[in-house]
Amino acid sequence: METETATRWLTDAEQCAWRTHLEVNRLLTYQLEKDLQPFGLTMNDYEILVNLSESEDVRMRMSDLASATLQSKSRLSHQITRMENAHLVRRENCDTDRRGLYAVLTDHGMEMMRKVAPHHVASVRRHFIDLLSPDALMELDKALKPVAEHLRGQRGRP
Amino acid sequence: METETATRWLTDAEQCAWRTHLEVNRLLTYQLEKDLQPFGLTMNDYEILVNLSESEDVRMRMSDLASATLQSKSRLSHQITRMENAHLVRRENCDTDRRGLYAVLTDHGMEMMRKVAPHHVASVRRHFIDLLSPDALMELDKALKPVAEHLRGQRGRP
DNA sequence: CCTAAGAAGTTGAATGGCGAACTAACTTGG
DNA sequence: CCAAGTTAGTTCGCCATTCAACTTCTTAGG
Repeated sequence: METETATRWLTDAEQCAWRTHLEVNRLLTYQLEKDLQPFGLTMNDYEILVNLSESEDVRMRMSDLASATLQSKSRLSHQITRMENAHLVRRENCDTDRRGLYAVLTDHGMEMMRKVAPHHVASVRRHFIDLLSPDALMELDKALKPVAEHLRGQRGRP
Repeated sequence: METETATRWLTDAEQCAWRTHLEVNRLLTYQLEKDLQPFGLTMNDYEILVNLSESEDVRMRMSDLASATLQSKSRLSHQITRMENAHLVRRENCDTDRRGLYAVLTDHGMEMMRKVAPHHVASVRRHFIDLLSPDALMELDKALKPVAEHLRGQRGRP
């Protein structure tokens, strides 16, 4: 009697799609990172800036920021320390919970954002968006949404 | 007179697709990594194992392996050292070029591969492949291929 | 109230990752 | 045949990430 089910290996088409997906991700990350480098920012930095600049009063609680960016508390703490040293953000106490802290976008951080965003957007267009037809892009989003959904459900702690 | 062109910001649809793509990548990487963890492997380790096991004589020159996995020579060197410590691969001198080295899959590495591959494939299916219709998968591959092409062309040294 | 459990963040040590400089070996043009 | 330039790979030093305490504060149960 069989105790284990036979492995369903990937078909050629599946294998091919999967490897393409992996490769695109890798190269795209690499390229975007590289395009930010002249400004002295990493993708992580940029993501923090985006999150803060889109928030009310350009501030977020550390915990919220951590879960928004899928980082551990510890990692975020170090990250914010680095960005604080670069004067992009500052920490500010929370009135309603004295354990809590806000990460707040500074004026310099805001200015950095304004300066960098156009370049970053151009980079995203050049290396990704503009290489797909609007239609393909919509299909891609539609196909990937359920995957995102599924994965969000899966994960324990980051 | 205008010296700078107006930024072409992303449309809502583009923004949405882009963020989905980013999110899927992040969560997917996280999840696959997590599913490999019980075996003491990272995705990087696994990728090396795959490359070696698919090669003639289960061996590859360090440089070839580096470019196959899109890593810098330095990074690969460290990576192989770690895997050597785990007895998954060993280094072997190259007869025809005394500067050169082969990374060679060990028996233990091969066995590890046999043990882990089914779980990894299952993980890829569960979190990605099986969540897309075969048709959507094909479309995705077709859409992403040119992006991969473009990015491969772009990059200087990894 | 007051204590115990839990949450918010930080810290520090250990590990991992990466670019730049380096060593050793091969190749080539004079 | 040898000096200059290339190529293969490693090492060094710095920064990022992780994990496990630790501190401070809040909250809920008795």
